[in-house]
Amino acid sequence: MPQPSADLDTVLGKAVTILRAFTVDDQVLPLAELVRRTDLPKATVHRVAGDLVTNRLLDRTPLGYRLSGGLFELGMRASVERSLLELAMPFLQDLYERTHETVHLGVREGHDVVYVAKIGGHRQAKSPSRPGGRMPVHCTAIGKVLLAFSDPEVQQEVLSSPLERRTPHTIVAPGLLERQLATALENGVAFEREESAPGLQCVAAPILTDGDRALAAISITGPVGRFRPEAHVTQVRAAAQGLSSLVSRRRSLSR
Amino acid sequence: MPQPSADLDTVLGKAVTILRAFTVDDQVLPLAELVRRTDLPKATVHRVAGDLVTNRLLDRTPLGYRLSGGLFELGMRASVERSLLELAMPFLQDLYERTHETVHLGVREGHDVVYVAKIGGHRQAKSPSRPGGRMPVHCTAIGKVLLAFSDPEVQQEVLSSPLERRTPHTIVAPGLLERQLATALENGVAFEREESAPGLQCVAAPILTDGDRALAAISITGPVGRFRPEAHVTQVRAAAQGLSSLVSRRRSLSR
DNA sequence: CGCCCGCGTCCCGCTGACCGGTACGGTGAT
DNA sequence: ATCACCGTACCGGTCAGCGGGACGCGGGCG
Repeated sequence: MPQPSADLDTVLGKAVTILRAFTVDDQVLPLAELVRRTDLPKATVHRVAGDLVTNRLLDRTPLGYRLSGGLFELGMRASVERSLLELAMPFLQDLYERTHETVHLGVREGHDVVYVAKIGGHRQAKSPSRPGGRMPVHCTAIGKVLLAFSDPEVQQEVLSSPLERRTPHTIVAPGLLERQLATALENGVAFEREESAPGLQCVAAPILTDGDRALAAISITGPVGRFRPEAHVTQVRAAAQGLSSLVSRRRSLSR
Repeated sequence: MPQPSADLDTVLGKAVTILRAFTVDDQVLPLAELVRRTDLPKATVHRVAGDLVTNRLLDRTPLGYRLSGGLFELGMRASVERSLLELAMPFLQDLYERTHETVHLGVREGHDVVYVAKIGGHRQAKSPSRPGGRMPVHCTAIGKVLLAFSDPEVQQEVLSSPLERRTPHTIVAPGLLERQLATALENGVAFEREESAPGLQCVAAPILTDGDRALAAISITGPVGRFRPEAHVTQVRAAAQGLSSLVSRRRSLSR
């Protein structure tokens, strides 16, 4: 539904459709559930899933199928996010150690942000984000800052499509969002105040390429009580800038 | 070559063969290189790779193909390693903060350990390990401790197959290895002294399931000069035990 | 300059891998 | 007992996938 759902007339299409039927918080799905989600014929799902198992992309358990470790391994080899992750880790680390709040690294993929890393301590603010998970761009600090530093066309595209409401504070007015993007572009940081989940606030700063486009973004997240986003602007910005220059030295980019 | 290389008479088999042709340090591979590695007919690789691109598992760049972000996303949803990662992060975090040395989380996959996470600061000991990468079990602390807490049969299997030499210190004598495994089983920790890469030492402790089998392992790595593995035994062990009990409370296991 | 080699792309007719409707056995709720 | 829903297995028709081969391009070499 997000993407023009893959071509179902090809084996490969069916295969990835099955794989993508799993969401972040599914552990194991029985055959019947896969049939329901993909609406492919049962026999077909059975066969393809079997093939996926022999190819070590799925695991078979008594309760159903599960995305396998082989898939994890493969995914970790995706060059862009892997090298980004490796380069970023020390910076995220620093940030966490200074603030002891949850730190995120995310990239934009369509109208969503995909979290590449999330680090936090034992008593971290429990946020709905998960590594590998998605959130709409318009309701997160990372998303907004990524959008602010994106091509005007994608920015326009998001602004002109309906903005889903996640909490009472979610920004659903395109005009307001547009103004926030403008100030984010100006200041090099974006904020979020309980727009994606109640009780949470964030600051985010962009990792920039040579051309002033965002490749990724870093954020710090904390609970409304003790946490004041403004207090950490300098730190996120510094980390993001440090990482930016490191990344642009290691050319291997594009995306 | 590690696994009985996938079935090449099926589309899916060819597809994963192509995907697995990428190693951790490949960024982008041109068509010709893929042909060489997979030895599939050129036309076939061309077509299948094209399909993989439309299914967002590969990216097309002017210089060749690249594992795409979609694949990363998928991999992060693999339940076992993902939830392991989420639960483990705070512990790894702690460990890093206390020691400021590189910290690893790894699982066993066949005769290799696969690194699920690696966290370190700016001036971390540069080790050959990478998140999503592999290393032979017999030459790393994580590998040895994982093996020590595995079924006797897999242990025997590793011991009876040739042990690749990585450095002058790599243990290649099955007898010696077996003895080390025994003491590891006894002490709940394993060591490595320049066995995988010159200049590096490690301590590792296992994450155990109810049945005293290792699900994963944690390690601390440092350079020969300043770093004494023995000094951190208590810390790794404590972290591993904390994580163990957390994991076994959250039943979702098996693998 | 002409040559050649290696690259990516495209074409096209053959065939076996893929397809999915259908049927069967097991299991738990009603 | 009945039923609903599950996972599994079978099997013949056909079309997606196959891959040998040809083509155009660039760039290194003699």
